[in-house]
Amino acid sequence: MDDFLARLNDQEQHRYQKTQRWRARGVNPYPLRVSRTHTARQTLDAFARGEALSGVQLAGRLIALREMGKLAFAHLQDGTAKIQLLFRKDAVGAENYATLVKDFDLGDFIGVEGEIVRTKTGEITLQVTRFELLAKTLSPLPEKWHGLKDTETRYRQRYLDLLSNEPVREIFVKRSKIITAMRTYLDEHGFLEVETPVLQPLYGGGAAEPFVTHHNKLDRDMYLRIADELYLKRLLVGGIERVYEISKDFRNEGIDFKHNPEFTMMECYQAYGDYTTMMTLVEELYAACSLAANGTLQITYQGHAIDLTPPWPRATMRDLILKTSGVDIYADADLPALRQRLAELNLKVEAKPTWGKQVDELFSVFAEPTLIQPTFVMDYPEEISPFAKKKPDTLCARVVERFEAFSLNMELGNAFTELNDPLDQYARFVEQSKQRDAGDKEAHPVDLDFIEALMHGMPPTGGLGVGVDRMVMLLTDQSSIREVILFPQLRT
RNA sequence: GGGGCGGUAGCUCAAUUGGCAGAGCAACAGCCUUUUAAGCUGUGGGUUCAGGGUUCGAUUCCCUGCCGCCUCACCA
Repeated sequence: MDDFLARLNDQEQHRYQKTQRWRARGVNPYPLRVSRTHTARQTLDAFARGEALSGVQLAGRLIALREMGKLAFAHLQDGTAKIQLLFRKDAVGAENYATLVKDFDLGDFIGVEGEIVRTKTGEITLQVTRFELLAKTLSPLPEKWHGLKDTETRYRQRYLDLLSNEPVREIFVKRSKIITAMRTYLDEHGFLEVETPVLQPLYGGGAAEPFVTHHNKLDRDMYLRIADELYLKRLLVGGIERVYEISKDFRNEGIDFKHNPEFTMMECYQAYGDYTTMMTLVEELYAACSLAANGTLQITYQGHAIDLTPPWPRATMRDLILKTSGVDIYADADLPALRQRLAELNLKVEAKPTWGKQVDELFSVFAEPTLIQPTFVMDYPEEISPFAKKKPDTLCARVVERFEAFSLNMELGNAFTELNDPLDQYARFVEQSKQRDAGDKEAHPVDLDFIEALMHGMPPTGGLGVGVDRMVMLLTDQSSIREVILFPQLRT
């Protein structure tokens, strides 16, 4: 207790002394219950509509206090709005008025009762007849005018950020609306929401390094999931035809403005669909979420006007690479030929170990930056898509039915015509494990349990993954993922 | 991991060539019956991120470390 008090700075000491004065008067500075009849928003709206209100009881934080002798103006902020309060010494009594001035601080929770009036300047104001302390605040809140700007404090003490920066609060309100809209859309289209294991004996479903943990009683290592894919597909084997999960995935990789070690992913699978089904779904999903958050499909992202109205343009990866770099990946459909072509065209591209990765690199460097409006990029190399079916046409044997949607260098979604041939899937796993042996830490491990599931039959299926944090970034015009995650990972 | 910028009062920020560490808000003691970044008078408040070095003297210059932001690389 003494060491707690010793850590308080001078302002906190003053507030503590006030707390003790409340106690000395027999008042609990942290009372158990509150009586509240209206929110600030309800009060303002009702008065504006001309409804007569009396005996209004509000509860919230005292965020400003302007005292002038025998009267004081204040502002109370609750979760809905802020409203001005007027305290008159003659209305509340001299003794009570003195406690307001002496023993309340900015940030304290206060309960007030009174009549709604309009002041000289026209502001709707609660003229207080009675008030009480609801919770004493020991630490001062950030300064009202400049607010809280220090990025580190904003993230580490997000509650202060939410209190003093209204736009921050709005981002997280929008985030909630977006996720609700996503659920509503999927629910209304017959998808069943499920929960699959976060703690897994074998991770999979994506290219990433996992977090490893340990189960003591079982005495074995476990992994935090990097994707939901393989468990959701087991549910398709089990006869659930439309299924989705919105959940945290974990990837043990670098942290930057678009990567957080834990992030929110939506994955959904639709039996008897394919990747074109998923294209329709993803563009409709973005439209529904944008309407819910912004009321429009015309949004601005980092100064660019983006139109989310379906349908979005579609193009093959081959055509986009051809148009932007001059390389036809179907004509040079193996690594030596592709490398030779790059050399002939004098294209400066980092060398990659496989044709598929080289193609992906070409796409990232030349094509992806040109995609401003949301665009479906179709037909990816098989080597970087171990869960997608090969395309049936003979134009190029090395591509699969997969798309990613891009806008402004952001991936909006990733979908496949899902591979359901257990032998082919096994061969892909074996190929991945070779890349693993060759040093690729993100290559996929062989999952025999999943193969066994496929052996029991999975229907033809379209599957989609959407990074929810990235979607929220796009729909709230934020350039950093940390601005859309309440408590982003920082060094500790 | 490389490069750049930054860390000063509760908050937002200053500090000349290396020369007593400051302002506004907040706090404290007062005045004030229509304010709203209220106003006025007065007062207190600092491990200048941490540690080391150079110097008569370091917020300032040098080294190491911690933390944050930007950027490149890695990575989807």
